[in-house]
Amino acid sequence: MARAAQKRTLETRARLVAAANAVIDEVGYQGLRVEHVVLRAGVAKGTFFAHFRDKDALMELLIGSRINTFLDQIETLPAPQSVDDMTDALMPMMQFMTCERYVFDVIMRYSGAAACEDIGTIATTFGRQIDVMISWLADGPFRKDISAELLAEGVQAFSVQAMALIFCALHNETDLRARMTLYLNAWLTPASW
Amino acid sequence: MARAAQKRTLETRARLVAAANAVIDEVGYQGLRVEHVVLRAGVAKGTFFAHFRDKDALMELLIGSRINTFLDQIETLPAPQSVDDMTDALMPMMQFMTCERYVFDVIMRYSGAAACEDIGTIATTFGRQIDVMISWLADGPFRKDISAELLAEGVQAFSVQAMALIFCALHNETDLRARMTLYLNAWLTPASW
DNA sequence: CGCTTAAATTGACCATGGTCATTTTATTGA
DNA sequence: TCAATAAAATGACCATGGTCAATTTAAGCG
Repeated sequence: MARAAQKRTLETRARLVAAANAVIDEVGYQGLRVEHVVLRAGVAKGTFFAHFRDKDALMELLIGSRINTFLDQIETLPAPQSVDDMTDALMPMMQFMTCERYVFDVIMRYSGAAACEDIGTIATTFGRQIDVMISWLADGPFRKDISAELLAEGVQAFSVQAMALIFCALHNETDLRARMTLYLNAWLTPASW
Repeated sequence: MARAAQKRTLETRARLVAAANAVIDEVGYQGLRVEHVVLRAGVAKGTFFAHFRDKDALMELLIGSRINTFLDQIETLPAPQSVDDMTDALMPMMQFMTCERYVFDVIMRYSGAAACEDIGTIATTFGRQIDVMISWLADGPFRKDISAELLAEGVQAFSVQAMALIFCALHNETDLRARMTLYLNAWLTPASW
């Protein structure tokens, strides 16, 4: 049996990804059309779907790898010793995640594993976020009555809530940081009551 | 200028909604096709879009009104005096919200105001949820170091997180209640630390 | 080399949501 | 009762994501 010719495949895929990035630079994630990508990459439409299950799969890859870049950066930081520091550390990533309504929707849709079989790129980044935060929370000046893992899940829940509120009619982007610190103070350093 | 003939409009709209509900009973929310709805309602496709901006607008209406029914029920309940009671009160609504992956996605997408101009049905239900919970939290055995409003926002954030995890590869539906109580205990009754 | 075969590619085609110029219906005023 | 006219409905048409049988390309092998 003839074995796979992988080189051509890899090249085509790289060309598709490069074309997609170029298109996004011009018209944003929301404005991307599969037709424009394949035109730019010089391949037929069918080829696109031989490489990506659907348009969302490409989006997941592109958005997920951007998030991974932010997480690489975040991982180099020392463990934050205050809620403000933690918010500072997370803000760039959260800003990207909310750069477009469409981007945030894709992230939400794939933040759990989209398909049960394979954990997608974005779902993986959510796992990485939890891991980073667990390491932060283990030895910071934060509540210790519950596990670092649960604490981290809470931080994620609140960051999602804060991001979602950006797209509400009544709120705007400048509120993001303020809302994050409000939430995290209440979650990570509850006063006795 | 001739005034509006409203009767026919209302009838047509009612027929579309009835047809949509019938279709959903057969194939679920996910399986609904605009073509099937208009065929069943006996109107042209264009008529559908004269009554609803797009397919999502119909979905928002149908899903939103189901949620409102659950909230009507919830509002008749006495204020829960424990995290378990609160979870019990919220469970039926949360179960509906996660009855289909597609339904949950629609709810998430419209939980903030989808369009900035008009607050949609689903966004309104999220506001109602907050209001109900504020009334519960004002005089329950829960932490009092932060405002009832902030507390309510947190409950919402955690319920979204708990629901989202249902669709993760690693979790299943039976975990929903357990995760809710875990989250809410940590949020509403933090131990001193 | 040329043959065989599996992988990769192609593009015509389909499914479905959404648009809009045209036609139908009903209301209003004389 | 009948124009005038605004609201409602129509359906041909479009945009775009996605499919698949047929074709091309490139290994592997004697």
